[in-house]
Amino acid sequence: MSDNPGMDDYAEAVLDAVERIPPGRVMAYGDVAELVGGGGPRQVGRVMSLYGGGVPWWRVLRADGSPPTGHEARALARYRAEGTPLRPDGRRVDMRRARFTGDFPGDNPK
DNA sequence: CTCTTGACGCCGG
DNA sequence: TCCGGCGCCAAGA
Repeated sequence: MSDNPGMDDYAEAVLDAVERIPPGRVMAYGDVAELVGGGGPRQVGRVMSLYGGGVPWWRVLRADGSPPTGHEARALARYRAEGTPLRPDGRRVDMRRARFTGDFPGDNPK
């Protein structure tokens, strides 16, 4: 179904995790890497660049809140549309509030 | 097998 | 806050 030719288990795990990120929330590449328990931030980034087209890719970004390189404008448009908390500058996501650990939908951004 | 590249992360300066 | 450098890990040339 949602798997394309050439996609391995690792890629599927990453895409699955990304699909679970609720609207208005985000996860850093490193967060996804730890959640799937393999590779690292760069590997997650590779998967997103290759197969991210079928998932809410804008909800995965850098640890400092910066949108994916080369997709800043597209991502910001999404954040504004789904009410993702942005920093005063409006160029980065407020990770303190928007970061989703994947623990449970009952998130609690202290 | 070696070198370069990449939708990254973190620590200085 | 912005920039540069180093570390990390897998894929491609």
